[in-house]
Amino acid sequence: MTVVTRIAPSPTGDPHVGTAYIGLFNYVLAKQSGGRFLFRLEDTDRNRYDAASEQRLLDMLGWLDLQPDEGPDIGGEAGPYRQSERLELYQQHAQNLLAQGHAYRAFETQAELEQIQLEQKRLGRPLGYDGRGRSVSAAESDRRAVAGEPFVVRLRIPEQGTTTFEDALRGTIEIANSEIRDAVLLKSDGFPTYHLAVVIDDHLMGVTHILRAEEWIASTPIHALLYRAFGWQEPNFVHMPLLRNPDESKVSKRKLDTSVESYRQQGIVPEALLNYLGTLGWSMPNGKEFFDRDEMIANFDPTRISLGGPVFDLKRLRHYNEKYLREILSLKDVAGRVAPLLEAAGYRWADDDYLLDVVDVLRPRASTLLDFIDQSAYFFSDDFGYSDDARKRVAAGQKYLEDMERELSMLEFFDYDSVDDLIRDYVQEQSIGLGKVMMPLRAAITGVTNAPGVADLMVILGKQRVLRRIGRSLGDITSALLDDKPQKPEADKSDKGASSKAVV
RNA sequence: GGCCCCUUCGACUAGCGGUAAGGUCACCGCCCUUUCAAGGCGGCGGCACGAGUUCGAAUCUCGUAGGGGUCACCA
Repeated sequence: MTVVTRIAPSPTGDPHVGTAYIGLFNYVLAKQSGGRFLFRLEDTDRNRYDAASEQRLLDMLGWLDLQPDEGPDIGGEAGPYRQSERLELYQQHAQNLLAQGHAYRAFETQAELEQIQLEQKRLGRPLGYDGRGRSVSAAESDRRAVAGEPFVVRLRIPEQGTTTFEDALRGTIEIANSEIRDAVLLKSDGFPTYHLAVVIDDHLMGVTHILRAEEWIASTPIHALLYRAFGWQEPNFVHMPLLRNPDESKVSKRKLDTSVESYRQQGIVPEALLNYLGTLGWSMPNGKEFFDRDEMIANFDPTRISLGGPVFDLKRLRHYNEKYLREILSLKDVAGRVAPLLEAAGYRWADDDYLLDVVDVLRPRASTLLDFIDQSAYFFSDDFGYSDDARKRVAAGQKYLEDMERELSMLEFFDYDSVDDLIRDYVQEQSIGLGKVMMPLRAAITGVTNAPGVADLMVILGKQRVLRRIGRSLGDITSALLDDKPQKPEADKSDKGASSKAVV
């Protein structure tokens, strides 16, 4: 049997991490056995419909490299893949259900339904539609429908007994029919509800495994009943645990950043996000914590899914991102991703090797791609400000800076060892600590006190620039100019740094 | 509230009747060190509770508690 899975998001708002999460597992489940992964757009709610959303969802899947095999943009045998383009299909099937008595028309208006609910609340009775529409005779129902009275089509849930279905991870789940409401199948605007559309589409599209979030368990009996009413074979239901906010409630925009686009903008790399999602509720048999999509496919075993709802932990995501930036992705790869962001920030550089050097030295200190931008101004421009600390360091090391300027200018080979040796020899003969010289130098050539190793910095920046900057800082000190320009850019800088750090 | 699902360190998890309950993040120390990082080493910290079953339970059963989901013409 070919495994066919699908991701079926609604086009509303920002592409959600939950969608990415479920998408990953569906993708992996299908690919594990050489099956197909479909994309279907569940756009049956005209009120919440957002035209831009479809493309954003597709972009998200593309970014994560979870390309569907069929979908609205690429087509496929079972199309169309937008539910809004399949209306007739749903109506026909609803008609069949009506004809066979599995469903009935209900003519209550929105206001009447609210009235019923109020009544139920007042009496302390269970909430929900009470099935009163069942008592309308077939003849009368037809007459009113023909007369143009608005109605919905509801599923006739058996009054007695229970409905059971198999959950691949939990076993048999049984729910008393008395607990299930006569769900609306077709809305009064002629659009299907999720329940009707999902069953028809999954069947017609040959979906074999419905892997979705746990929140759907409660309505699965409705779907099971529909499969039976249609006489169709039921698919395998796999309900994934629900992603949680830090307070353990179901992930929500209010309590957590749930937008994949947001993480992307913050400089999270897709490999890291995907890897992280793959560790939520699942683990590799060999305990490996860093793995890519294909390794996950090769090792995927649905029975290893754990059912406790995992908290979406930003710190952990950040850790994964750091690991990818520092170790898993190649230097060249990272540089390639950083480059466009640097360009967008207005930075230019002479050749690729320079970029590589910069990224190499910044990698251990970067958590996100944005950190490279925030921490690299002095590599790309002489026009950087000095932090208060840096200013103090320069002032305190004035004498050493003057000596360094002179000695460095006489250095023939400006490579790491030469520079490093020079400084070490100098502190030796001066009988002072390394920091006495290193700190002022760092401050002078970067404007900050937290930066990579001084010798590394100097070699990357090059002799000319280093000398120029040392000279400038000394000049600024003596002419007390150092206080003028720094204020503004420095404030901006620390702001940016703080906010980007706070988000992830 | 009814129904359903779930329950190993603060978080993510390994475990599948006999383990000193392992790893990772976070946190805290120490080392390295020119700053900040990175890296190395170490520490803190857990089987929700109660009954069973068993020679033996984190592992099986039942109950309790706690958490979550769901009760829409939203998905």
